[in-house]
Amino acid sequence: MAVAERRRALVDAAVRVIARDGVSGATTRAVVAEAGMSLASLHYAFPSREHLLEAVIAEVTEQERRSAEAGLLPVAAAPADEEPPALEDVVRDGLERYVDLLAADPAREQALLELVLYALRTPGQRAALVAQYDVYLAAARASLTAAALSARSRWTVPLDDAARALVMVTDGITTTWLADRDTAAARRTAGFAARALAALAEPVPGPAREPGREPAREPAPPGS
Amino acid sequence: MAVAERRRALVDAAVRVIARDGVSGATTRAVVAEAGMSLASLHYAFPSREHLLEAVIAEVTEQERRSAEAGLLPVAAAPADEEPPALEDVVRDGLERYVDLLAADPAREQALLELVLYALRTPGQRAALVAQYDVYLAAARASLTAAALSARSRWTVPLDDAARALVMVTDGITTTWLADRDTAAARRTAGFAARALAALAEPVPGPAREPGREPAREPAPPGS
DNA sequence: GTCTATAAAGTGATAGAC
DNA sequence: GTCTATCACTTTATAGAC
Repeated sequence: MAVAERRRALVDAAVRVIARDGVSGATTRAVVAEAGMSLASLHYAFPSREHLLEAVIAEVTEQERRSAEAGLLPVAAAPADEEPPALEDVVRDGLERYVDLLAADPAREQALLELVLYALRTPGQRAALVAQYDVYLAAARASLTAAALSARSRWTVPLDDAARALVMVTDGITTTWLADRDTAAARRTAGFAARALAALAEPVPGPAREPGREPAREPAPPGS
Repeated sequence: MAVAERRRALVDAAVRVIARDGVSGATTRAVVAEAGMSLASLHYAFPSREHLLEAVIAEVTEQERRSAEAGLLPVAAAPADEEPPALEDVVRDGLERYVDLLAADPAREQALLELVLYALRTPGQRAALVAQYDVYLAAARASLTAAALSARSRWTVPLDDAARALVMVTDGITTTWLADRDTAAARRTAGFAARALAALAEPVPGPAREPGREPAREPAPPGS
């Protein structure tokens, strides 16, 4: 068995164990048992448990990046030639999709959170943590850009600020739902957040067929 | 030394150790070393490490309750006889105070988060977790009620929904700041959240001295 | 490369002297 | 009540046979 393949199998097993038993439950023995190999094989593929966890963080980060990319493609494909959807609806759809994903696999989201806290406490994992967070921010920027394009709007605040607000919202929705498991309430919260985010954009005056129906909008103050 | 006093000393020591080294670092030996007593004394005061952590969660929950209560008293004392402050400003002040608190003692907030995740994974701690979350919600309700009173406004959505949104916002601000440590960005995010929360309320038509200056406001749709 | 066996240290909990 | 000493077990990591 090639080392790379063994590394991948161990990382996958570690992800499953962490989702089931948490980071502290992901002992070397638990991981090799999940992967169906011997303890020594782990230390042949990785010098230490910490190196394995570093690879785990890198792997889930990459998975998040891919799933965010896949998630926003349908949004980008949406714009029709005629009436664009309201930005608030586009954002709410996206956030509600995230709530569904969270409710469908809460163990995974909790595992991601635990990995963040573990990385915060482990000096050697600082780089992996920064990379993970950068992926979140990049995904948020891409999602917001795609949503605005689809709704023919543009953001009236710096894109980075809006992206940070979106990350804040998803983080908050996650921890709150993990605590109370109230999916209906989480969807209401998502709707509130969508309204708030949509208020940070304005419609783009495009080639409107009925210009008179364009709603009057005061421009955002330049300082905001 | 009375048992109750020893329990308190152990809980305080455990809080310090968790803030410094995380929940997994709060071994029985680390806690008694911090408290300056012997290992057997811990098991005399608590039947197990798990019981100690249950007491820790109860204690920090109570501390949070008290600090939330103290934090909103100045807000409640604010209403003057004349022009009320804008609700958005009141909410933003409160959130920025929270950001300052977070930046001043990040270890504590991270410890609270870790305790939540630990309680989520430990079946016997479910009750403590629910209590902790209820305290957050109650504090959010109280803060929002006080803020609305101070700004002579009333919430146009159910108070529970607004409170949940506030908890979501503080949770999201916390995790995001813990990851990037960008206090200035967190304050901008707090400002955005304050605007969004304030949009969930409307001014109360009170005994206005200059009714003509009352800004026109369309009532919120009853369904929202 | 892959295993068994084991080292070395840490863990929660307890027995028993005082 | 409070301690030292220790049990029984788990942890990461490695040595060495094959």
